[in-house]
Amino acid sequence: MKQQSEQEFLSQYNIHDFDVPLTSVDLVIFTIKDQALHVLLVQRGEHPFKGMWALPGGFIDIHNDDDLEATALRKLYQKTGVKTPYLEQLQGFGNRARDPRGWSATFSYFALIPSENIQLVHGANADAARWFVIEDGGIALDLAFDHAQILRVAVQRLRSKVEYSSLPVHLLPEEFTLSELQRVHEIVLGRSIDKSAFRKRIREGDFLEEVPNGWRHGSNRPARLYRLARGQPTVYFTRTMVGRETGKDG
Amino acid sequence: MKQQSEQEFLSQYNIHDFDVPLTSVDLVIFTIKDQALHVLLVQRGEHPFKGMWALPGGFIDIHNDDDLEATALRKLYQKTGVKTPYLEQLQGFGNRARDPRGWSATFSYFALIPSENIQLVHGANADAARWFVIEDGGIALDLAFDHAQILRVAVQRLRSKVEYSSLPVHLLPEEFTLSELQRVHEIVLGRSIDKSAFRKRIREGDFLEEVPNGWRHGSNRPARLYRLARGQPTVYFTRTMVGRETGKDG
DNA sequence: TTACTTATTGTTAAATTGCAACTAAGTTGG
DNA sequence: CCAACTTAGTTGCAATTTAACAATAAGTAA
Repeated sequence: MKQQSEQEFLSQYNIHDFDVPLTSVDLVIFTIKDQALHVLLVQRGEHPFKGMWALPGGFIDIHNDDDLEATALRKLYQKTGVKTPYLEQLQGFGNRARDPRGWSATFSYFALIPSENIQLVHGANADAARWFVIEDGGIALDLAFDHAQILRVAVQRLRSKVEYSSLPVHLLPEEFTLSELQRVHEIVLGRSIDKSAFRKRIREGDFLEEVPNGWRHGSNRPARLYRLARGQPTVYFTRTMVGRETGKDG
Repeated sequence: MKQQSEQEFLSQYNIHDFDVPLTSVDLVIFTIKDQALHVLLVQRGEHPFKGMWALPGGFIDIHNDDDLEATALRKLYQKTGVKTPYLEQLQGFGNRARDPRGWSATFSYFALIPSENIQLVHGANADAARWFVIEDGGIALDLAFDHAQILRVAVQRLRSKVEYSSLPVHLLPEEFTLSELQRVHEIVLGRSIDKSAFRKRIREGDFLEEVPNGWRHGSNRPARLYRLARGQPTVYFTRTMVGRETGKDG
């Protein structure tokens, strides 16, 4: 066998000479609506699993997507119009059985978006899209592919991260009060949290700033408005917050 | 356009009609040797990056691998002969630039194995394989593809998990003393840990059991041998362990 | 002015941390 | 046979932190 340069090797390389798996990106998009955690699902307009509800997602467009995140952002934008979500890679799922078209692997992502100003996109050719409430860590519906499993993993990951991070700010609009933020934590965790302990953590995490002259007025004492401090990444606490049981959900 | 059944759709579906990314699985295999964290690298025998050191890995064999984990386990077994490692999915990496053959995505895994009884496999046709010390969260060498980046992410993940979990037991042989376990924690974290605090956590984590009549003898008081309690999954603590600075490494 | 709601600050018992000393149980060497 | 040595494993304790609860402050609305 003659020695081959990398040049020569690459010029003769053809991916279609091999049996390769299908590779896709799927998204678990969360938001808070009506005091509950919701996930975005789409109704499939094509085979396989035509008519069933599924996570939004699709194949990587190797001509237009620079990387996996670009594929995820493109899909998210198509469905929600949101361009700057909190986006994090969840986990890969890949096996022989999950897709009837053949061996298939997916990179799943989860995204957090505020429910305000979201106009779900569904035109004539687009699949129907709808928000579904998360109950008991999942969805009552049967989902296409292994999406029910992916969703469960995503909910677990979200819950576990909320225990010890500032992540839930991304579920709220840009400006919010501490009570609203605490409420989001409680909704995701399914239990109540001590107010003073919560506020102490937020203060010490040092990732929020007061909105100048920003107050939320209601039929009570006005609440200070806060927003994410510029350039602050997600903050992780060293301890989990333990609270008393909450009445709902358990 | 006529209505198509899922049957018909699948019979006409051909993955080779589409431009798909290359999809592979890469492994970051850690062990403790000579009181230091090591990673297993292989020297590439073929293009691209022929001759460079890289993480072990390769393409999914859709005819023989049932799922992604099977691919990872197959590669691990080929290189080390180990069949039952601690194996965890790390992260997906995928973009246009990481592989000169074209758009490429990889599912990376990290594995922990005890260094005892490992006979690295390298025959005539196999790539050379060697353990390299981890320094400053990575490797001094240039690695093929984006493997230096993947390795850094793996080291970070390992360190962060060691902070709050029982994971390092998988770096030790089946039976070990508490001092040995503490030493492994210290090696991975790069700092020393308080003995009584460490032992209290282990006790309360309740994932070890005493080996009946098991003692490690030396020129001192014998140490009790422990092993992972059967069926115990990884235990996560709610708090991180903070220790004083250690003399070495910093 | 009173009722009501949310923000913010205190208070106290319990738990944890960091450090250090102490006891235990072997081996080694004179 | 005994004293020195080494590592294993336990115990003590003061300083600090936390959890959980309670009280007070600051607005709006009737």
